[in-house]
Amino acid sequence: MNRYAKLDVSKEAIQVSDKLRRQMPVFPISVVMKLTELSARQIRYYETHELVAPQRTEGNQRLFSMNDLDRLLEIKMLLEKGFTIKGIRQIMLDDVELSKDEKKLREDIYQDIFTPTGRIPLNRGDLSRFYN
DNA sequence: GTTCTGACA
DNA sequence: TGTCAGAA
Repeated sequence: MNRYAKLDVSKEAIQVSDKLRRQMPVFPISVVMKLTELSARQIRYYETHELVAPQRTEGNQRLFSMNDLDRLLEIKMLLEKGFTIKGIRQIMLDDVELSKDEKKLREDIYQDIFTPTGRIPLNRGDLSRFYN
């Protein structure tokens, strides 16, 4: 019996709605700027380079989802670690079709890259195409 | 008032 | 990447 039993909804149902909610276009660029500490210029630049694809209102204004927000935060971190715009795009593009093993490997690499010391991993050579 | 695109003394 | 112009 899960904690949502009284609401007569399964965990699965909750997860589905979570997934949908994260895709919901709700944040205007001003909010995203505050939450990510990125300038409007940077955010638009990343969109131009296909790193994010926010929805648009009828008036052509950008509306970002929670997923877009996470993406921008991810982009910001990778950029600070020395990754290239092109490299980041590549990473996020094939991230959709990675096998479980590949995803596991990527997690390990990330683990390595984002250590407290910020040390560049020994296998950086394998990631050369993602750097400057 | 906020955001968009294009351009660069 | 900042910033300004002109339009929506």
